Amino acid sequence: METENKKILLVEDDQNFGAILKDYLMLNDFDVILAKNGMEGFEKFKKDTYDLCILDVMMPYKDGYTLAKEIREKNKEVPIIFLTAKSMKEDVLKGYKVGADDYLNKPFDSEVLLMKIRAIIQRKSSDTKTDPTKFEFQIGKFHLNSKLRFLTYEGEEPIKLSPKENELLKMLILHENDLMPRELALTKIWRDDNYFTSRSMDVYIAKLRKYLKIDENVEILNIHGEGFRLVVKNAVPA
Amino acid sequence: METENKKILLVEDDQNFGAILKDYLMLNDFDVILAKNGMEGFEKFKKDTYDLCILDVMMPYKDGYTLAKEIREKNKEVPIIFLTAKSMKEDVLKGYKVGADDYLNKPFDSEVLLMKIRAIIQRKSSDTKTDPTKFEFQIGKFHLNSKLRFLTYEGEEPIKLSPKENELLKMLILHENDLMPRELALTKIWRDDNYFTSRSMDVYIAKLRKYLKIDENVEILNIHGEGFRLVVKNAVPA
DNA sequence: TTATATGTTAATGTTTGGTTAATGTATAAA
DNA sequence: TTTATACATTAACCAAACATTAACATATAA
Repeated sequence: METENKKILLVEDDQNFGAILKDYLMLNDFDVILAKNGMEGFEKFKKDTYDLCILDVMMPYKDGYTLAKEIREKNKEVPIIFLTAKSMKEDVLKGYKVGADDYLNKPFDSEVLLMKIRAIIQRKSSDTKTDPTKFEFQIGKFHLNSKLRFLTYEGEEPIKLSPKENELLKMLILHENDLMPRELALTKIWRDDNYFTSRSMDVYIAKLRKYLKIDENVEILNIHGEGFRLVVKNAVPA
Repeated sequence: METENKKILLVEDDQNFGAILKDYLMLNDFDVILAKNGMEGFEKFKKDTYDLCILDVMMPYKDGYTLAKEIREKNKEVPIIFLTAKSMKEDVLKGYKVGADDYLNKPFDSEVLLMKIRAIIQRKSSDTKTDPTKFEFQIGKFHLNSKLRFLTYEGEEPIKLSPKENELLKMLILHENDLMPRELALTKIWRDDNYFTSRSMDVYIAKLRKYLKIDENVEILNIHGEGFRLVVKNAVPA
C-alpha cells in the first residue's frame, strides 16, 4: 500500500562497495542515500530525516565514530550501525559508547545485515508508539476507533466492541508484532491476576480472533506461558 | 592501542603458588592484585574495580564461597572463577549457585586458565551480551529472538522454541565457541541438579541439535563430563 | 573390562490455552 | 416490577504445548 519505505543513510568511502550495498538494500525495499565520506554524510544527515544510519568506521576526513557523535548531538534516537573491518574489541566498545545500536564486521553476510536492520528499525519504531491520547489505529485493513469502540474493515459494517474487547485489542495493537505479556493485560485491564481473570482474558482473545478472522493477514498468536502477539503480515507491494 | 590492561583480583592462600600465578598472568598482560586470604581479598575488592576475580576455594579465615557471596552483594556482574583442589560435585554446584562463571581444578593447565579468562572477560565486557534487554542473537546464519522465542534460518519458516529450548540455546550462544558448563545450565535454567534434570537437559540438547542441523556450520559438541560447546565454523563473506 | 556419561526416541504427566455455552450482574426500557 | 440488553465471568471439555521420565543404544574414561 502507501507505506513509506524506511530511509537509510549509508556512509561508506569505498565507492565500489558502497554502490553494491546501496543496490542490495534498495532491492530490499529501503530508500538509501549514499554518502562517500563523513563530511558528506553529516551534510546529508542534516538535510533529511532517516530511520537508520549505517556508517563505515574507517573513512578519510572524518571517521565513523566522530560522525556518529555529531549525529547523536542532533538526534538521540536514530539507530546507528557501524561497519568495520576491525574486529578488535576496543573498537566495538568505542562504538557502543558513542551510541551504536549494532556492529558488523566486514566481510559480513548480507542476510545478517538485513536482519539486523529489520530488527533495529522495528525495535525503535515500536517504542515510540505509546501516545496515550491516540485513539485511532490501523491494523492491516482494519481500523479501530478506541474512543467510540468501533472496529471497521473495508466496506463492512462496523463492529461494536465491548469495553474489555476494546482495551484488549488496543493493548495488542500497541504491542504489534511484539509480545503483549499476559500479566500486563491482566493487571492493567482486569486489575487482578488470577486463574479466573486469566481464563476470562482467554475468552476475550477468542472473541477478538473471531472479529479479525475476515483478514487472513492479521492474527493473534499465543506465546505459551508468556502472552499474545498480534501479527500483521506484510501487505504485498504494488 | 592504548587499551588498559584488564585487572584481576587473585585470592590465593598458598603464597608460593599465588606468586607464580600472579607472575604468569602479568606476563600475559593482565594487571593482578594478589590477596592471601578471604579477608584481605574482600578489602582489596572494595578498594578498586576489577574485571575478574579468581578465588581459591580453601582458605583460612574465609573460604572462597563466602568471599564470592560477599563480592556478589557488592557487584552482581564481575566474573568469578573458582580454583579448587576438590573436584567434588557438591562443591562445584555450590560455586555456581554463588554465581561462579567457571571452575578449575588444581592442578590445572595454565593455558586453559588463560583461555577461560579471556573467554569470560570478553563475554562479560562485550557488554551487549550481558545486557538483559538484548534478546536478539545471530548464530551463523541463524537468528534467535529469545523474547518471542523463535529461531529463523534464511528464508525458512521460523521455528518456535519452548521456554527451556530457548533458554538453553541462549546460554549456549552466550558461551559461543566456549564451554557451557553442565552445572551452570542446570542451576540457572533447571534450578536443580540431579540425575533427572541432567537427563532432561540432554533431551533438550538433542532437540536443539535437530533444529540446528540445517546449517552444517553450526553444531553442539559435548565435552565429556564438562558440558557443551556451540561451535560456529567459518562465517562466509558477503 | 567396567562404570559412567551421553544420544536419541518414545511414552507419560502436567500445565496452559481454545472454545462454546451457561451463569451472573448491572442498567435501562417496557 | 418485569424484561430486554449488553456485558462479564465461570464452567466444562478438549486440544496443544511443554517437561519429565523411561528405555535402550552408544561412547568415553579409568
